[in-house]
Amino acid sequence: MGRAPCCEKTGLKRGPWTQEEDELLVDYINKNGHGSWRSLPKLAGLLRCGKSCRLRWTNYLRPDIKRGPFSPEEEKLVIQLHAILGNRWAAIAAQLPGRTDNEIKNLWNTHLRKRLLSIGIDPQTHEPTSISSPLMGPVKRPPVSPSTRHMAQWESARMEAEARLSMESSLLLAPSTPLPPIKKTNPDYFLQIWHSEVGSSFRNITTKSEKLTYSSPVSQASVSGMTIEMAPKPEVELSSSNLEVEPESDLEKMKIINIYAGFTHSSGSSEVEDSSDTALRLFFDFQGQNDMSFLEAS
DNA sequence: AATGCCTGCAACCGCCACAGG
DNA sequence: GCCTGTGGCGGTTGCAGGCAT
Repeated sequence: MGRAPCCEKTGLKRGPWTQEEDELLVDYINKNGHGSWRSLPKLAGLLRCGKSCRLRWTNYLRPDIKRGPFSPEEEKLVIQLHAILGNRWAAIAAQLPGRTDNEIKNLWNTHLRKRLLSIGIDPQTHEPTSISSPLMGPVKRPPVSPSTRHMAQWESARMEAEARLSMESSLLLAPSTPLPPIKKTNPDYFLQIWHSEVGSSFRNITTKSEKLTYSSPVSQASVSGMTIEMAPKPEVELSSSNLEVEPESDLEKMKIINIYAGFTHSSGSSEVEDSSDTALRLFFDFQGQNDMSFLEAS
């Protein structure tokens, strides 16, 4: 019994690729494109299975692959994205140009996971393994489903970015009022992700898996003459026992989500600071350990 | 110098989703 | 709606090189 092999394995080479094989594959794809991976090996003169060719190309031979060690910024981004997306390596890789899902998966399993563990952070939940209460001592957090937690982190950052855009928009619309110094922010990173394929897939997943108990209308923000339509919010499941008061504002909703997700920080500040930084801290909820200095530790 | 252990990474495996017939 | 083929994804494995003893 058993599943039929993905391709005829008899007579096919396995294991590490030789330089000659690499050259054959690259030459063929450069001239003809990969077309059907199944038929490619025969056409390219390779004794490999199509799947193996595809893997070799996507993980190693593709011209746009960035080789070499990950920078600290890339590592931080991987951790933050992992907090949002979980083990969806392909989605994470999509946000790191030139990096492959396999590379990121290896980085996580060999470096980042261990570093998080070494500082007492659960690499799966991105939460401390235990929290301490002045009255009760160390207390285990109530379990929170990964999808809810990731969704909540997404939502927190998105709301904050949205609030910042609204604030900037209102300031731009009222030029007579003295403008407080606003930090110049690059295009908001998390809004970019939110509106990217990653955000889209994430919204789809949460929409499929979570029941709706609240939603807010599509909102718009106008910045520098550019109208940005905010995507509908992902749907959130909050049981009636957890949610007794209908949230009035996005801020209140955010607080509720954070409480529901087991967050302890106060994210409801009315001050609009650099939302990217704030969002990073929200994503990287380390219970007061917001610096990423551990990344420098080997 | 020899041996064993550890680590990092390339490659493989099995499952899933999707498109086309 | 079902079946089949294909591509893509995430988990796991195996090997080579580095390091410690």
